[in-house]
Amino acid sequence: MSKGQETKQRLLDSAQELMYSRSYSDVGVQEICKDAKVQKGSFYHFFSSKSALTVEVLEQLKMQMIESILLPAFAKDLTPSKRFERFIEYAYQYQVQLKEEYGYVLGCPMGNIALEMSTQNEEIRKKVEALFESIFYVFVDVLDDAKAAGEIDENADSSELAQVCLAYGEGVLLVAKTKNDPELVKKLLPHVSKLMGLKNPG
Amino acid sequence: MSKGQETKQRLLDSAQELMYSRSYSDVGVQEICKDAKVQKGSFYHFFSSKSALTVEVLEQLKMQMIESILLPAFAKDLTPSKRFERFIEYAYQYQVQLKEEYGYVLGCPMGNIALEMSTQNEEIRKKVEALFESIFYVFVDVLDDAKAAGEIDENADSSELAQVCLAYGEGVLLVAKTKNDPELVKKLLPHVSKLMGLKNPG
DNA sequence: ATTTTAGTTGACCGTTCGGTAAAGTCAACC
DNA sequence: GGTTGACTTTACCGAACGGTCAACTAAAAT
Repeated sequence: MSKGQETKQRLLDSAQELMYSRSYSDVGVQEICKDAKVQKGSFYHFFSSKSALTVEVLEQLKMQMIESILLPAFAKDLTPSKRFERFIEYAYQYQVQLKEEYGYVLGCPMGNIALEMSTQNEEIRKKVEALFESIFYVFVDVLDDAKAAGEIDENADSSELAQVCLAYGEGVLLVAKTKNDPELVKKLLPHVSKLMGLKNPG
Repeated sequence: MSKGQETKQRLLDSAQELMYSRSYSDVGVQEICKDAKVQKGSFYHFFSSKSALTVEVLEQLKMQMIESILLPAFAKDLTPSKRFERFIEYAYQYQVQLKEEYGYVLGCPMGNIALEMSTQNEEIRKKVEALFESIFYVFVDVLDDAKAAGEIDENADSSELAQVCLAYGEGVLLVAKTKNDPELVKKLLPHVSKLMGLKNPG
């Protein structure tokens, strides 16, 4: 990676961590630069604005989430319903770790930005919408597998159920963040099996 | 209402609308004062800080939500499951109206503040947590009614199901806000019947 | 009639905000 | 060796931020 790319990457990483642990508005360009050990002028060499940076942070977030959580959790080595269970376990462990590290359950980085920025910045809203779409496809895929495996009704609407599951997951993370209690993730997320219509809940 | 109380009320109303339609951080004390036609000095006569104002806004929000949505929707003139249907209809109509008025689905005012402020202001987080608790009790009550009416399993854990329903509602509103589409409320919220374990879904 | 109190006004504080601009550094390429 | 272009540095901009303060008005309480 060239020197310039390293600098840009530090800015992206600092911004991602700071914004996730606090919020978009509470973290300024100045602080991001200080954390990344980059001068402000350099910031604007790489990004045209704070919101342009945020869009790139969101893209990076998507890639990380897919590679480090979604792909491993939904790998096809288990039955579809067991994959969901594994996903729930990952999500739970992650929030536990965040609470240990920051003192707070941070919830979903996409959901956080979505609620804060959707009415204020159309570009960011669209980007989060696109990220949700990526997760949506993963869910549709595993739901189709569940149908094929006879775990759920074969006439179920995978697309609608995927939206329902996504919404439920976001809601659970929102409540867990509000109560600052990662145990809620473990307690509430398994109810997703009822939303899917799982025939033999574990 | 005394003159002072009227001034304070205007500040609360302006703050509530501005913060709901945008965000806590994006709305400054200055703008709230301008909208309420109150001088800045007066603001700090009534509120010790922006966050103290916000806590009072949240309290007002709770009272309005209970009186104008929860009590009418969950009035005992209908069967428990029909009350849920009525609640969904209210929630849907409200988001439609917001989109017409502001151009944006604004989602849940409590959820919005929760995700933005939970890691930054403990007083506000606690207040939102308390508001969720109020809604939670309403849900527990109707779920108990549903048990008594034989609409759901009498051995169900009303308390846990109430949390689950609350989380799902918040999640649906989050997704609807992100996609800026009120129709998602109508489409997704009815799936809550599966979370409740409703025996004869409408 | 006088004092107290609630409420109002508008100037002011230091700090930070997102963003700009110009000068300077350095390595790659011709 | 000179030029180019990527990258960095530093100073700076006007505006807004949350919050403070002292002077003022008006009405109620004594």
